[in-house]
Amino acid sequence: MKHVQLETGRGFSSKLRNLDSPSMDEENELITLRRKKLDALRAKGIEPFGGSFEVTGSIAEVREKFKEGETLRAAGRITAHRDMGKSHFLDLRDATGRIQIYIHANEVGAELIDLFRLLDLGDFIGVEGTCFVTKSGESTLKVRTFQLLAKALRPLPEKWHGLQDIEARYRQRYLDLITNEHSRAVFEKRIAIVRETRRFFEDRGFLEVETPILQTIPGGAAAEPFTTHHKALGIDLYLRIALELYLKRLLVGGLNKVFEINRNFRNEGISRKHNPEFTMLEAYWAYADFERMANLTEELICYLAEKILALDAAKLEGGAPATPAPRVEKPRRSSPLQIEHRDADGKIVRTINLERPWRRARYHDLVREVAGHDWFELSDEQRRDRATNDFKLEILPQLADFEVTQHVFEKLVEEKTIDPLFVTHCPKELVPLAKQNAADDSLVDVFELIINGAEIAPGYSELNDPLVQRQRLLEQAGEERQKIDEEFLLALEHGMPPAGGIGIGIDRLTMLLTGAESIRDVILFPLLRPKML
RNA sequence: GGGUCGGUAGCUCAAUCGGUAGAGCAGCGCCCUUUUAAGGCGUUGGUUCCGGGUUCGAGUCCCGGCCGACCCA
Repeated sequence: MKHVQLETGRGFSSKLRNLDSPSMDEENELITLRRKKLDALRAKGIEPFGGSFEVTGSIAEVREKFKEGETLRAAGRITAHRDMGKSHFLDLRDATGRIQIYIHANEVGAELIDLFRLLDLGDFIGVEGTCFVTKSGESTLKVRTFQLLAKALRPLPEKWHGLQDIEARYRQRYLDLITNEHSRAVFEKRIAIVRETRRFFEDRGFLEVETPILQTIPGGAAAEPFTTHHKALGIDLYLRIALELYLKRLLVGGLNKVFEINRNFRNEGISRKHNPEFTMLEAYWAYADFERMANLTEELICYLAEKILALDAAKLEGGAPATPAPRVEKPRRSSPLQIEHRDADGKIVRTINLERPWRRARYHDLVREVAGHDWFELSDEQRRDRATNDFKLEILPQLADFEVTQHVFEKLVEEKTIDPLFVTHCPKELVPLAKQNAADDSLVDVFELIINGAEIAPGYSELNDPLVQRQRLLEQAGEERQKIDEEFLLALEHGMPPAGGIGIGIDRLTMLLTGAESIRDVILFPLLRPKML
């Protein structure tokens, strides 16, 4: 390698322009310059991609242990550089926070200052320094020694606005996480939701299980599957569309309380509310029914909301945020269980009150409330007229009668419901795979939980009559008999205990609890069309 | 799949009626020993998403395509 002699300036960088670096012709000059610094580091015998470095703890932990005069060790990415001539202030950051470090030319050796001049924003360094507080009151580490841990060859997005481009934030989520505090907070909440959901079920004696993603017959929902192929067996396989049929086999097998949190795949369009792979929670509880599952769901979501609100409260008390966040007035919650959704300016656009108990109402009663108490006494034609003329709904002629009512329900009940509402005793046509009500066989024993205008979780008294189940699957499959999961029916014929079941989409629950407007904002790497960078 | 909007420097954004593509940050050079969106002076950097077309002249107008956002199905 060509030896590079550097004539160093005072700043972060040096007079490197005249150094030639072949093979970089097409690159941006910012990148070219960093490559030259990389070469210069190697020429000095410094490995730019470092090694192990012992730290006192994460940056948040270092801040906690901060005590004037103490020596602490921290590592992170350099995200800001304030150059005062002989003295330099840097921001060192990791996912837990930010700490200021101070380097003075007279107080570290000439060798380290030379190395320092080859650093850039975005580089990882490890520092050992003494705690002191600046004039303006900021806790700072005065660097005694530091090591380059990894050189960044590309610049970070702008420090103040962060990465704004929506597409780039999805494609290069790492940049989003580095620069956007809000985004990082959403994913911290998602992680907490998954962790606390596990804890919730485990505390109640549920077993977490893992069932097949690769399936020969994808069942448990009506959805288009992804297909794949197993070479050695020479068969096509499908990625699962639901967890249900395998979890029920476990009920047959005597695992009376089971749950799974894992990925489902549906080969459908992509939208604000749909990603082709999404995370589903399903839980089954032997000898319970849909009403006890409703209680459980209510407890779960309130428990999760408390954890999420506690995270927010901790952030507000935890001092300066790592990056400037949108201006948010300190929440004045009259009750601990209100979820506030905000717009981009931080203004509250809606408040969801999760205080228990949540309202429960029968489907037919809810429809009567909005559509008239005589709704179910009307003729099919009269219902269509009222929906079209009085409610200004678009009723397509091919809709069946129950679908007209369902349309009225969706538009006038579901979309207008903000606080939690359990809709119970739905007509069986809407939920063909649930257990019929003992008193009225036109109804099924299910609930549908609605929050913020959308279905959050269905809950069932699970159908455990193998003959009825077979009949329903036959009706659902129509001509395509090969879609019937005979092995599932075989299992049911061995006897499945009566059980309650729930399914909750974790992505949508996260949207609800974080106020995210798009499912892509709660999935680290949402599916996008490939694009050459 | 249809409609609307968008894609300009590494990032955040401007660009009047179609008339020499600009600013801030980052970078680079200089000044500054407690700064914190540090500051001051100077300065580099562009396939205006891609391909056609209209025009003396296109970031801007027209057509096609790519990618994204939102709405609808």
